[in-house]
Amino acid sequence: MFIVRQTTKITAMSPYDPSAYPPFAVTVDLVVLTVRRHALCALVVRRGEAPFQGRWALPGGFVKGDEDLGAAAARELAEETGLCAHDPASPAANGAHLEQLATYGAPERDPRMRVVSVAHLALAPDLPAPRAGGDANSARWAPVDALLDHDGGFGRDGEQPAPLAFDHARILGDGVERARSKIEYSSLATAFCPAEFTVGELRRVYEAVWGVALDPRNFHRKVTGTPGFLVPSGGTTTRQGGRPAQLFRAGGATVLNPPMLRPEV
Amino acid sequence: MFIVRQTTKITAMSPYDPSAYPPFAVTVDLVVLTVRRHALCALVVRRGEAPFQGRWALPGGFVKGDEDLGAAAARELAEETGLCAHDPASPAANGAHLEQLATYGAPERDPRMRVVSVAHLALAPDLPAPRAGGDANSARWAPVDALLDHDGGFGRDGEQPAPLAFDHARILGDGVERARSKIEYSSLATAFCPAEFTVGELRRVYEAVWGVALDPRNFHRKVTGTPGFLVPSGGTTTRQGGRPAQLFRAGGATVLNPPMLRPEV
DNA sequence: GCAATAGTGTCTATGAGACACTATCGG
DNA sequence: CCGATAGTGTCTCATAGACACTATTGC
Repeated sequence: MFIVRQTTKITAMSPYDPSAYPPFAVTVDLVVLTVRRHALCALVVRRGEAPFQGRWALPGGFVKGDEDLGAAAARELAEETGLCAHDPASPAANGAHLEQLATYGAPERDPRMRVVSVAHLALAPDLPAPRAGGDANSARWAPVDALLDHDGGFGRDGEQPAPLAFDHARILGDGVERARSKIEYSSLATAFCPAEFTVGELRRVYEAVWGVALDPRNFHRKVTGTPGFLVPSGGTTTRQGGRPAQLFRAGGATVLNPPMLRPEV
Repeated sequence: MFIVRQTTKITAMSPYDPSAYPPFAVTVDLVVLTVRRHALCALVVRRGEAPFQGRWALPGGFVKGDEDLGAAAARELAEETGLCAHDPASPAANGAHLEQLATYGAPERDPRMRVVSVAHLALAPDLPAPRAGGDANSARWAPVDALLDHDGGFGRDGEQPAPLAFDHARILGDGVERARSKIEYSSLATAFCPAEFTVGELRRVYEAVWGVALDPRNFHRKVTGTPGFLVPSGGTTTRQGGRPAQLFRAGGATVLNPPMLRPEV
């Protein structure tokens, strides 16, 4: 395998001749979000090599030569978390939502060479403990607020996290914003919940992702009134504190009508 | 310049070593939309070479070795249409909206080799006549309905267009769906209008993009009542038929609150 | 005059948010 | 008993949509 880095300008390149092209590496990076202890958390891995050695980064890796982008993202997700991604809403046991987020390809985003990264967004329930190829403490869930507010408000704590490697802070920010807006008009918030969940658990997901407090009574009336959002799970009770709550599963609807509106008006 | 196509599986590849990677070509493809004669139209170019020779395709080209993805898309847009893209809402004269759409990288999407295409969406006013490097009739505006409905309802017409090359029909479909949903909650519909426009012209944009009829009175009350959407242009009249209409410019708001809701409930 | 588009007023149904109230558990 | 959470009813306000009505042009 011989690859010589393209450094000089290509002058005789036909606009549609792919046999003469600047070489790129293509990777997938993952923004894996979950809700833990009432906070929105992202999966980060510690880098073992330069550049950014020792810093936290989003999990990711190279796309293989015969692999689709979504397949590469699903493979990385399985390698890092054991989660099995499912797009077309199959009620698999350990399934997480996975979708393409955006692509980042600034020329200097990786100081070693030209890397274009197709970022994906995954939403997962709390259950799985992170594992990175057997290395336990090189992967962890970190609250997104701490990861993104690295230049404010953490000086006194000593637990001030370093900024994420590469442009991963921007990617994470874009992923979080996508999740925040998408649970408004889609049923994606159920991807943060286990297969069966209560209305209160779903409400705590919305509160954690949006960072607001919601009225439990209005929330209950709203989600149970939106057709196709929730279906009663037959099973009826569980304990979270007070009166037993009804258990639900995600309904078939993917788009919510009417949408769940984020307060802030 | 020596590049050997990666064909065998990489076995000794460190997960973060970008000096050993499968080689990819990275391109940008453009979904350029405009509204002409009350129909949503897309810019397509005729392919002069195999594969898909003679078929229509979305404009696009290779990303250069030292070029950002958005810069490559803006360059291609300028080459094909003469439009100057502006993201941060600068009121430039010939400015069009440009944003990243999605990335397509199925292994066999280009039969010649592995190409990953970062599709972008551009919205432009009607004015410009298409030009493709001086070759006049190799680029044209085509109604998106005709481009996407190639397998239905056109058999009697004789003007049945062939399907778009590569996976461009899917890319175009995704771009159209993005435009349709985004003009609901953002002020992007003004990107289809010239610098000064009337409420009626803006309404015809919504009607063409959504393919529905809207009540002119309610539409007028709604858009003029949404803060920051439209600002009166001082200049007051123009002729479109009946009573003179007030001229407006796009206001500073990018997100509409309340949103313009698409009928269909 | 008529036809066309621009723009305003008004009514009604619906939904969001505030909040009183009841239900059912663990202590 | 109390405190917690679950779930329902009701009131008020804002807004979408339907549509009558007026305003101002060209013909």
